Amino acid sequence: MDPKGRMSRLTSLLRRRGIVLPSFEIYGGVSGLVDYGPVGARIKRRVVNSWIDHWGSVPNIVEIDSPTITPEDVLVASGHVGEFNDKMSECKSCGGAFRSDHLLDEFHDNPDTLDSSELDELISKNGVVCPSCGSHEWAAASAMNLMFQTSIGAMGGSRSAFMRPETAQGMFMLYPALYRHFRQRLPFGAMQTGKGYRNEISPRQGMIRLREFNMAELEYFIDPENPPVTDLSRWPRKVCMIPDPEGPHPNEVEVTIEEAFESGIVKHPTVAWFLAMTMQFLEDVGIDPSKVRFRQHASSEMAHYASDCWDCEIIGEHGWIEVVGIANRTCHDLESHEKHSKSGLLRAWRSFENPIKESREVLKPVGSVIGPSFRDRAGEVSLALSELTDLPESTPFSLTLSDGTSVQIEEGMVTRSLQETVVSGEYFTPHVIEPAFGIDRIIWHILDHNYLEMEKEGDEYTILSLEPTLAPYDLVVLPLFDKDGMDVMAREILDEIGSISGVIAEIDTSRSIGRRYARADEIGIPWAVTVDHQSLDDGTLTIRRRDDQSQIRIDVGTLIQCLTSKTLHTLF
RNA sequence: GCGCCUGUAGUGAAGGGGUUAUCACAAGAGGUUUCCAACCUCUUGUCCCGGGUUCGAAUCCCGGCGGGCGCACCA
Repeated sequence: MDPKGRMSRLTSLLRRRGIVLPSFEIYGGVSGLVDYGPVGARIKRRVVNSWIDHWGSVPNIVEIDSPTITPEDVLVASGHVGEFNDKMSECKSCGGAFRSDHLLDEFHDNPDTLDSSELDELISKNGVVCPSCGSHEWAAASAMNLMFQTSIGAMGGSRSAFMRPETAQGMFMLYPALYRHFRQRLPFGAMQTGKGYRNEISPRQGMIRLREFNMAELEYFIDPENPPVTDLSRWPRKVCMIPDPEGPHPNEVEVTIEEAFESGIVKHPTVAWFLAMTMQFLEDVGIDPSKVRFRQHASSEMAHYASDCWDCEIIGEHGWIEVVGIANRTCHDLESHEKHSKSGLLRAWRSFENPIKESREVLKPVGSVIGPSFRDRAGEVSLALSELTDLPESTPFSLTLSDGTSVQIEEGMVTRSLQETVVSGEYFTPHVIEPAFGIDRIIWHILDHNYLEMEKEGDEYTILSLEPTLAPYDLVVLPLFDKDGMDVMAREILDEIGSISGVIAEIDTSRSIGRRYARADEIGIPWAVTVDHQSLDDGTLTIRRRDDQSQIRIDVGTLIQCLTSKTLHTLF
């Protein structure tokens, strides 16, 4: 078959079989929005479940679920309102559009802090030329808002809000509850799957750049002075890594994650652990590991919140595509939310190994004397006394208050004593390591890598070789003929299978048996169970394996047992 | 957003200012057949949307929407 048309054949299949289709098609469709049909939605649910199970197997990681509508304040604090409102300048001559701040990089230290009129002024003053046609006729800078804006409340006085551009803020909002849940002990993680929204300028490439998309994010809160270290030798596979070309390890390498960490390519032990866990997840859902690489962001490419970032990229019909971003967000979010919200709950407590004992001499105010003597300034005086570092040898002495004025402290106003304090720890803002998965992009690559075009007896033949745990149906029941009792028996078996928890089966009765196998193979059903004449006599069934069309014969009881214990594959 | 190309059943395509728009595959009903897209009969279903030109538009023109590629954008 023509390899060039592979992508369009795959896309046709996805539409035809109800896997992924354009949304709102009878109204002309909307670019950047897609539907998962009856088959695709099953696959998607199972991919998401696999993701939740993968990270949920780590004991200190929990799942949460937050609103997609997010008040403006939250996204101001997170930096999204600022970062997502880039100004664009359009060239009047050729129509090219460019980020206004990028045009001014040479002329201003911090061009992204400027407003529209300042940008326009600087652009014309410096005679900035259009990078594509060389003209310097610019239209006025205008904002492009990459977030969908809405408001909370139907009437006047409503609050400005946005559809969330990432799920991560939900985890930060819940930090106090998480900290309590985990009994004030780091590290811990919270994960969430759900929709995110970005009003892309030009969505392209099918399900790769969507305006509404499925994300799966995990925020792992750690003590930066005591980051968790994992035994990386559990992941012996070599992976392709492309470190920052401007960094100390500029060359692409094939190494294990453990080697990458030990050689300093990956600096942070927790980031290294997430790279390994991410790789394992992708393999588990049927991504071809030889088509995966990790690429480190150059500092210029980094998101506003990150200090280090590795993209996990997968190659497929669309080329190398970022499907996971693993970022060290440090304390950026929690600190910024603390500042904006004035909440005191966004910290963690770190006990010192050896509590710091301090004893120092202090002058304690005698309230009954200080009060009447200084009246409304008595509080100030007490404060100034507590802040004294060099205690005067004797009274009376002159004490400087915070407002700069001095008062005279007389004998009897203070008592000298030894104060003992024990500092057993300190509050700090946890750091956050975040893996952020683009579920739709991963599903695309699962479909891409498992879409097999082959030849069968001279004809073209297609198999979606999905991992059995991700298949839209676990098996299909096929009566060889839809009559003579085979139809009844097939439906009885389907009923029985339907009562097994977590197993989804369907029945297909129309047309020839070969055609029905082909239909099942095409949407990735791993097993076909055929009821034939012999089944009626002795209760045995044919089990056919999708990937090699091999068959065995077992009785109904064995089938039910194997489905219940998920051991059907062991019979082959 | 700009430029080039493009839009016909579920899918892939042909055609095209004039009677009822064509084909293959798919799908539904029935028949036949003892396990890999067989065959026979019947059936369902299509010109992206809006405006213009015209006696007549699915066809030509303009706009919108969608798709592909390039430019730009993409935490």
